[in-house]
Amino acid sequence: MSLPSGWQTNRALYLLFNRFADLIEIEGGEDSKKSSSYRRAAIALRNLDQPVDTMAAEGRLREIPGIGPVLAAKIQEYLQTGAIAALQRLEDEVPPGVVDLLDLPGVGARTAGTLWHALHVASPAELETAIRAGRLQDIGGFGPKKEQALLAALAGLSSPRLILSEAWGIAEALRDRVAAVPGTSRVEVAGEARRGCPLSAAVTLVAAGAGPAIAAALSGLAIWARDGAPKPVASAVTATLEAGVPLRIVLSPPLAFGTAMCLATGSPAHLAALADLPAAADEEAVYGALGLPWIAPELREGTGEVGAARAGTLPRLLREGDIKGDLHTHTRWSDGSASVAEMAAAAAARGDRYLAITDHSRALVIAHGLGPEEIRRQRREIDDVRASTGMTLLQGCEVEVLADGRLDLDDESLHSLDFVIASLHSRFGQDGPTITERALRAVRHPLVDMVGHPSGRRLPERPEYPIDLERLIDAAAECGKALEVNGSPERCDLDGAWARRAAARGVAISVDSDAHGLGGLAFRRFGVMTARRGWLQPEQALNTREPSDLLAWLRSRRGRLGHK
DNA sequence: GCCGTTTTCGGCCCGACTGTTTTCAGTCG
Repeated sequence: MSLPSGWQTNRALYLLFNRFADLIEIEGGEDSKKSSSYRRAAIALRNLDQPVDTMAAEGRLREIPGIGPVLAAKIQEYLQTGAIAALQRLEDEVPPGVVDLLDLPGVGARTAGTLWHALHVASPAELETAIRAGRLQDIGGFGPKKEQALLAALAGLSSPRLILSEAWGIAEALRDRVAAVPGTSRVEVAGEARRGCPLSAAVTLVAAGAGPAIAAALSGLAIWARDGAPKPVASAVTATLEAGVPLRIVLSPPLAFGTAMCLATGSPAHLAALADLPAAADEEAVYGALGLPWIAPELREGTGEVGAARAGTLPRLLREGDIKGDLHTHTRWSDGSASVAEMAAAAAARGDRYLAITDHSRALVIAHGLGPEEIRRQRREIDDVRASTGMTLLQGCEVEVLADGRLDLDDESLHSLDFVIASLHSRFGQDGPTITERALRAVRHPLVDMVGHPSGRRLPERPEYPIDLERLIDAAAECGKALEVNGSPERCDLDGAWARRAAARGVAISVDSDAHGLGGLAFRRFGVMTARRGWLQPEQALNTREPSDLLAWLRSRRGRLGHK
């Protein structure tokens, strides 16, 4: 279940280069295009399909688009020293609280820089003080509406939380470190990440056998906040991660490891529904002593799982191995980083039986969306790859739902496709009834097969748009359309609770990666966790079906030609 | 800072929206 090796480094450099860009823009005075170079490079590193360490060792860093001599040298410096001196200098010049201002919706690097330079505002708290003192009126660009918006954003500023991929990335890296500490007999990831929660307010592990010595073993890592390095406390080691998120490693006797895992995994509502936990070395024994079968972590939310366990009616949950193919992926035709052939080969290497290529349509200009002519040309390429590889390759499209609910492609183009996803990527400011009608019009379109990431949230900050999902689910059920559980960790959308309602209404659920590169195919893991939080069983998913059954489903619905 | 050439430097994913302007800057996707 661990991520590809090197993934950690790619991810770290992605974060570091984005940080670089933020700090450059906040400082100001530099060529404004410089920060874009860092951001472009960051995205290229994130989308990289191989470990950057390997490429560096082979002297191939310059092959990465957007990496020139300067950034290649900075990558080398990071790999050799674990830090980048130029970034460190910027960090020393810009107070950390100024960077925190970027978490406020409507505040970008320019605004944060202005507030800092002109008003010496160096934290969200100081911003609130400055607004209330009327000091924002001393400088241009801030009227009453902006002030109100900022105060509202400050009030809603939540404690820092990690998205699922970050939580697992950090937790697994720490788990491997702790496992190497002498005396450690077992160490596992617990907490919200283990339950598959889309956001983690803390990272939690349980270790058996090891002592407080693990604090020293971890202190050298470059992931701690200032004053956040690991320190032993009573029967645990605690620390604060760079993002401000607390880490807790519970130290457990081996004979009570299962009990400690149970307690450290939660949720509070789940634990409250159980009697006092007996001490046992593994979780099966803990639940067994309570007269219950083991309950999967994703179900432990206090939403009926203990009753179901007692009644013997726990579902046989979806597993990653049940998925037969991915129905939502992007390629270089729009905003992906790999070719059709590369994506097909990677999917086949994962053991997938089919793959839908679903690039964006042209209204999503920023993603280089496809129009009718490009779709015809892409069809030929997909046909060629299918013929040469034997992979069941579908040509789909993630079609923009326009502001009024019309689709961004003509019916002829839609009809030529094997699979049509309708998604909303614009005009999130519409009110609830408007955006709901818009989505309903799309799901009812006879040539639409599925609505992608139906709630539209972007984690960790952007909430879902004000759509009435109950009505969307009803419409999908009536029309026989699928809804998506998008596994991209910034989405996890539908979330577990809504996926459970949709599946209960008989709506087929497609658990997809929304991959924009080869590495992104692994996001299915998070989609499966999210679907499991929705109690999803294999037969309730669309893409657990055999290729022939999937093609039959597609054909039966609107007489498409289909492909082998 | 990168890139692609026009081999030495100019251009750099596009467009809508918002609040602030009085002609635009910043944010967001």
